[in-house]
Amino acid sequence: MERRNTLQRRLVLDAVRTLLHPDAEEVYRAVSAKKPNISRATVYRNLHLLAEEGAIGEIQTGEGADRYDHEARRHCHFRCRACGKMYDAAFFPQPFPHPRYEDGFFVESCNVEFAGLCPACDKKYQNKETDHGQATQRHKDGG
Amino acid sequence: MERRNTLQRRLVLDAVRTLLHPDAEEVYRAVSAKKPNISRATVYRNLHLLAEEGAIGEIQTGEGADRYDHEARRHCHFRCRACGKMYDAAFFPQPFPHPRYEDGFFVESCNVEFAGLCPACDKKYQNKETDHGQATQRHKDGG
DNA sequence: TTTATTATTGAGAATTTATATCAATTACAG
DNA sequence: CTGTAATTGATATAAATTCTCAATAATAAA
Repeated sequence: MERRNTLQRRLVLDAVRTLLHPDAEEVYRAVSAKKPNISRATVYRNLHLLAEEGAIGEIQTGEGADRYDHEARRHCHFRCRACGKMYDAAFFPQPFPHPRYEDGFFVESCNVEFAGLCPACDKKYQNKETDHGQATQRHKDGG
Repeated sequence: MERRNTLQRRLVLDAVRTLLHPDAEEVYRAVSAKKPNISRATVYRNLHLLAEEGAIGEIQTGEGADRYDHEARRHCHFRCRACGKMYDAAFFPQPFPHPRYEDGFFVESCNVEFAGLCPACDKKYQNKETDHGQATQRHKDGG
């Protein structure tokens, strides 16, 4: 199963490197602009392949679609529930390196996702309401 | 919108307390045994309601369906990729209490999910292969 | 540079998980 | 009992992803 260097694969990789924590759909749109008839299945397939070989990172999100990261090394993320954007959570370190045994569990990966309001959205809410109001907007507009 | 004490709600709560980190489908099956014509929508609705009022915990998983926890207090989890079971990750503490500000981010929640092989599955693999072999089985058989 | 091999693709069907709709039902206050 | 509105069941719908498979194309081999 030797890997082949296809245009589609290169375009997907480019998109992940260009966009900020995009999901598959955003990658699809970006790649479609350069190769109009690419299939969604091809985008999904290549995202998985690239993640598998360590070229990109795969971020499992608690809500909505998985996202992809130009940085393959594991790190923690923050998802804003208002604008939907995903940020690197620099304020918290990755728990510990893996693979590694902990209490008999063979830990192969660790996913840490914080959620709440990003600084920009938090500021907006502070102006409008006393407490942190409820707003659930999917990330269709966010980057 | 005062809450009413329905049989369906009680059965859903019972199921979450009886089963170990079940997903909605497992709750549905358990409740169906006692009330055959319950709707899946009712199960989903009540799981959300119960989680919202803090009676149970909701666990966002990186793979597959969300799971529910008789323990409402936030804690970290471990998902075995071989048998699909979900365990409490006692070896790692919940990052920090929330809500709380970190670097300007208003952190409302934190989800930590470890994944790998549970002690039982790890032992199986050690017998069969030198390294930790690849096996991806969905949790249809696991509890 | 042709040919053979097989990884990869595109299109769309299918699956999984979850939510929305809405008339019928039912818990509970009065 | 009766009225009200929370809740339900059935089903449609949605979102995200995977599967299927014949056609295509990247690479090795001749």
